[in-house]
Amino acid sequence: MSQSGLVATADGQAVMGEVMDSTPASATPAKKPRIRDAEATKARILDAAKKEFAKNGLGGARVDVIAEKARANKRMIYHYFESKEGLFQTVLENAYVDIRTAELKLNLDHLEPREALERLVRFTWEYYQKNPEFITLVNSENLHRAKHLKKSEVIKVYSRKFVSMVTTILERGVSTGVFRQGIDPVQLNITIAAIGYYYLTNRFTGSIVFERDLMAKEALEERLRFNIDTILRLVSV
Amino acid sequence: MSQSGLVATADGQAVMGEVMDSTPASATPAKKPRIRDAEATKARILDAAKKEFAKNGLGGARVDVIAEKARANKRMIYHYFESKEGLFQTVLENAYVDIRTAELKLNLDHLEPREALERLVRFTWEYYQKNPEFITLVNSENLHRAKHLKKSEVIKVYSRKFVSMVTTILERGVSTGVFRQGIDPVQLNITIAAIGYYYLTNRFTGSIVFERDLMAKEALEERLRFNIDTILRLVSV
Amino acid sequence: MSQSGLVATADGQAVMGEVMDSTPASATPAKKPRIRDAEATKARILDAAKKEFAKNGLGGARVDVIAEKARANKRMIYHYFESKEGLFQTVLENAYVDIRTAELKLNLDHLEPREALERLVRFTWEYYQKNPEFITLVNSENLHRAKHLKKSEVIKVYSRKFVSMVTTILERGVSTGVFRQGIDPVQLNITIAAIGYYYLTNRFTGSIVFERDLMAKEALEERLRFNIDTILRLVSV
Amino acid sequence: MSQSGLVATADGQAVMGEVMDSTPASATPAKKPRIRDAEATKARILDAAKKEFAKNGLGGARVDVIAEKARANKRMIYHYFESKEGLFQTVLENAYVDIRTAELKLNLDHLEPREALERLVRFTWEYYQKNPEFITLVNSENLHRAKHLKKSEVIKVYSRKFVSMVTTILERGVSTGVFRQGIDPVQLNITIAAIGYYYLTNRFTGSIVFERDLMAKEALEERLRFNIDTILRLVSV
DNA sequence: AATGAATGAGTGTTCATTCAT
DNA sequence: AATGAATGAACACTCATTCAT
Repeated sequence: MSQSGLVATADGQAVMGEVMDSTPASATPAKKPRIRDAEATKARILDAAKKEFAKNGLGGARVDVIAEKARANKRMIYHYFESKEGLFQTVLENAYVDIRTAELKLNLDHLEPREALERLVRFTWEYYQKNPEFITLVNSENLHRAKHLKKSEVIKVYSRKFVSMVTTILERGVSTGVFRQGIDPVQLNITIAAIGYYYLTNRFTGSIVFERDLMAKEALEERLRFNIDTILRLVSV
Repeated sequence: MSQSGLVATADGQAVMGEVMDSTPASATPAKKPRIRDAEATKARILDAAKKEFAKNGLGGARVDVIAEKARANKRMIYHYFESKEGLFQTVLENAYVDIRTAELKLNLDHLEPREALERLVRFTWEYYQKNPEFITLVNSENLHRAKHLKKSEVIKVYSRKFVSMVTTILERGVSTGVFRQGIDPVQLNITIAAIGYYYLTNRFTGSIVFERDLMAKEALEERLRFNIDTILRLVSV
Repeated sequence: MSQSGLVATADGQAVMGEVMDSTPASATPAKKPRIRDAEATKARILDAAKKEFAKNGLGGARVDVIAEKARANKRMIYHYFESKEGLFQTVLENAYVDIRTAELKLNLDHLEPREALERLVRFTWEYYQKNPEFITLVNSENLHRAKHLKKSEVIKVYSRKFVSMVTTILERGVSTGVFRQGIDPVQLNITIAAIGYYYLTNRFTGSIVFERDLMAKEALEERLRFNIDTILRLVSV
Repeated sequence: MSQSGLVATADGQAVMGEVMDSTPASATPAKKPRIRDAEATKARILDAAKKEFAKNGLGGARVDVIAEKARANKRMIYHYFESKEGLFQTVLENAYVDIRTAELKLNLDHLEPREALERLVRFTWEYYQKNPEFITLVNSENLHRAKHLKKSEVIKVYSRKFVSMVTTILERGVSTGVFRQGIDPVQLNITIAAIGYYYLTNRFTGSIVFERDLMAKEALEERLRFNIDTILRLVSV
């Protein structure tokens, strides 16, 4: 059984390494890593925080650890983010913005409806694997009854666009006769996420319960095929 | 939007008592309070712990709070369960045994295959709602990479029976010609769980992202119908 | 370096049993391990306590551990000895009675004075090695400013006999012309104890400071010769 | 009988009182008390810890008490010393460095060999009296089998210098014909320490056993004379 | 005589946060 | 902008002791 967790993240960093503190030019890019660079410090803190929150949840994360990983002074965290929860909220917001942005970039509107859906299923699956923090952050946020997300305004704007994307695909599918009518795009969205998310978030207990390494390469490929099949059967006439 | 979380659990406790079969006379109220009844004390601790762990996760749970809720001395927790983690492990084990036991009691073998699957989807959905702790406990355990479940031997025995139950249904369906061939029972199992679990565990963030009260009565009913439909379309020829 | 501590007590128990004269039927081996035997239980508790106190000091000793080692209920300790300190006092008293009794049994009065002194030095040295608890108990008692020993009446009686024993030897030596006059028997007594006690109680730090295994067989033999020499030179004319 | 213990230490602190917290102008004087002076805080903690460890041993010492005496926050102890044991190790290391440094400052090489030895015996005796913590710390460390001292590197360096000091004295004495040959400097060192250390560490039980106030002024003076005599007789031709 | 359950006051340690520079 | 020192409230866990049987 893969000890490591999500595929291709041997130490949980490989994939996420793109956003690692040691790499100045990265997802949260610190352009000029000079000693006094507010943006760079902020970015390093956010990056370190994302990892720490993902690994241990909001409650289990340690401010000291975040500061150390970010090579920043603890005081800076409070300077820029007010509190641990403020920091968490920012990290969470960013995580949502990131995934929604990536989804919208998929440009599914130009594809044949079935192809578009398959792409979405595949993207979702792969995104979760490449960004394992996203899942843990969302779980943590739900443990806290979404109190941080509630405060966020940006999220809602992004979410609407995302839902309407799926709505459009469904409508196009119905009009071309490949999809059946009456499918709720929200339910579909939830199901697309669910069949990937659940498998991955519960990979540890799942591997025990089913006595099978759920994170083995072939297992992951098989699951993706199964999920695509599930969704296509669900929407087909 | 329902503030409370899972339906029908006003304080998150009302429903749960029903599954604490170890305590004969319901969850918290112990008839002869606190006087020298090892089993009762143990049961009260387990019950209180389940709630506290479910609410706050392993890391966020407070031993003092558990002791207080159980009307027991903190020392007793260590007397009976060695450590906070030992207590968590027992709670988790019990939770798994409970759900697996309930599933096996469904007696799906006597039903028509399609009917059997529908029952299973419905049962899973309803079980998660009535036992919201189960979901949170499992999430917490996965955050800790299943280190507690790994130690449990009972779990595996129960799990095998559970998988073979679905296998049998599928086989019967194939032989009567209502199900298609080649469906992996493990994948099916995961999917049945996923489409319910994900919806419920992410009900807080989901309600925000989709700007819809996912826990409203009609929403829940609609989701169940959608899920049954999803599974039946998945297995049908 | 000998990990175990004092020589010849592999588990710190082998030898000690022999000198636990307070327990009629020896230390650990309870000949008739019947269920209800007050004396046997008491003896087992005292024996276990001696070891635990010796190992960890009064403060560091754990009542639970003593009860467990003695295969007795914790409540019995309080039944027979009132409190942890009461137990310690009894253990300490016994330890003193034991060594004083053994010393008086040496029958040094019949020996040539120089021979008698050598015997005493040798006995003291060997007793400390065979009964390492004695040293630790005394250290612990001194940390507590002898508050327990103060309460003991027996001790003083034994002590007087012991001092007078050395006084007699010295007097006989003076009268036969082998010892010089004016030697304070108390000072001599203290010195005889000191040169053995210090070496053994500080064997761990000593082995580091002097970069030498103080507990090696030859080292112990050499020290004994050195000590005998020291005392004889001290008293000789 | 002096209740107090070591001479001139009415409450066990008088001599050590020079470094006590209640005395603002003292050995570790916190000129600007408590405001942002890392070195001063560290020093106050070390000082308070030395007293508390000396009084109660490692196990009996209370971190809260140390913090309070040091007028420092408990958290600071962990900030600077990692743990209670880390603090103990530092205290112990300092204690050894202190005595070894003082010994080397004696400049015994310029004295006549007999005079040099007498000075060393006297110094050792007086040092133990003025620094009663040293004895208790060493006792405590031996109870723990020197696990903390083992980790220390500095100690060994200091120790070697110390041993070679005595070696030199002995050699000089032999060459001038006042000392006999073949005396092991390590054994001599141990004996010099033993005859003072034992007397003082066991002053409480000793005063009871010998029914004599071992800490009375004249008793201490007499003991010193006795010890000098013991050592000189030991080494003389 | 003997036991296992139960307890309250600690025990070392950790945490998010603020202060002084 | 940035930092290391400092804090108080908790935290998991432990202990000697007593209660009920």
